[in-house]
Amino acid sequence: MSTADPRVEAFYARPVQEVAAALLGCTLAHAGCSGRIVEVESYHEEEPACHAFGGQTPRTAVLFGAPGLAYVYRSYGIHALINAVAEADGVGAAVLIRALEPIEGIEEMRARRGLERPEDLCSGPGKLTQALGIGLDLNGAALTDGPVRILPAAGRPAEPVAGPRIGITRAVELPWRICDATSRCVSRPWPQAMRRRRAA
DNA sequence: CATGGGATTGACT
DNA sequence: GTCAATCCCATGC
Repeated sequence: MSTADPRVEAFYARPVQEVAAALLGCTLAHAGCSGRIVEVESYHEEEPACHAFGGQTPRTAVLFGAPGLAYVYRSYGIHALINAVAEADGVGAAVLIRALEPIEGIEEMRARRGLERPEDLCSGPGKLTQALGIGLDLNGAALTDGPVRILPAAGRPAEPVAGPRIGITRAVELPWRICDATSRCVSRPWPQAMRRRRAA
């Protein structure tokens, strides 16, 4: 089934929230470093928190591009954040990758981050791009077949928990953040549903 | 051409 | 809890 495999474009060519849910548990890999995706957020051109809201600009062109592309942009002048472009070509929608559980290349991640604890290496959208060495040069690259790739879910199954998105000022009511309750590498604040639960 | 605003993080009170 | 760092780009004169 093609929609279960993030190595094909069809995986991304469906409603963005469906793509977001399917990405939990998948592996994000770049240059020998990789991690299990444990937190994501959906963004869509029809809601005002999305960069694509209000139309296409040079900055957001990739968001409107083919499904399966990487949309990488600079946040607060400091951090690079990576998204997986979703839905049909021409529709501005993407899934922000917010946290990973480190799998491969942990020593390299420690060196890039200047930290030791595995749960501190990729537990935030700006942290994981720094840990994996993902920069703005990867904006527009194909996640299906490029330097940054997303591989099928493996290992333990994810336990999805939804909540409001982080760090936005508009459309704050939409529960478009999804975390894997089985991971301790999720960024803060933890969703309500995770606080009473024991993360593995 | 000048200005303002972030899909964040880490340091500090 | 508060707050500054720092850069790309959208908007407006």
